[in-house]
Amino acid sequence: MPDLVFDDYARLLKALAHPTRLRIIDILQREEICVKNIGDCMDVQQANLSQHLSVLRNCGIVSTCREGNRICYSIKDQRAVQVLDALKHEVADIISIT
Amino acid sequence: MPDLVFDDYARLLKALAHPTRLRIIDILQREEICVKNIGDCMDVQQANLSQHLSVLRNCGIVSTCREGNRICYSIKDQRAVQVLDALKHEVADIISIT
DNA sequence: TTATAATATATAAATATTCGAATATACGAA
DNA sequence: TTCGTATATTCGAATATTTATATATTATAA
Repeated sequence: MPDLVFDDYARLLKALAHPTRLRIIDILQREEICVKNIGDCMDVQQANLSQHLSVLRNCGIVSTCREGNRICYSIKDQRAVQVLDALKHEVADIISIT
Repeated sequence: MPDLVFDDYARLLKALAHPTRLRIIDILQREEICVKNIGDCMDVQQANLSQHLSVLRNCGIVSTCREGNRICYSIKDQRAVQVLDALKHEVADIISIT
């Protein structure tokens, strides 16, 4: 595996590695939705939410489309969803029977 | 989904979100291996490698066992491997036929 | 046109991450 | 014990991330 690949993977994970941004992915995974509605789902200030959305946008994880007054966000790089799914898997505890 | 879950997910992703650490996971996924041999696989200084290993250890992603002189590392939280697998998936380009 | 709602951006302070250099620890061999 | 090899830790400087505050932009409504 060439170095560059891991650089890319790390960039993507870094963009995802924040509770607020993971929550955004979790919401977008279910439905395309505008910023206002995302904000209603969680306890974050408007500017801060916008900042987190821009991290996801700049990394190519989400894309946007304007609908009149509003901006709708949707997931563009499905790997983000797959990463979140992987995280949701139960951690198997290894039980040693003595 | 409660907040705490996303905090946890973010902690794990943050620990993974570095090219060197992802590369370590990629190696450990194939075989349990000691630090020296990990270092031989990549261009990183000893101290720095040790620092990255400690990030993975502190987050519970890997575990260690001593074998005489050497310390063997192995993967403890399989979600790390699953996250890496998710990253490896091709990004599907949406081609619009006009 | 002006006002208002939805969203984004700029700036700055606080905090966290990264990495190299130096040093410490643990083990086996002599 | 002393030496050499493998590994970890500490510290400090450089850099990046996070967040709040203030301000800007864009579209609709009045």
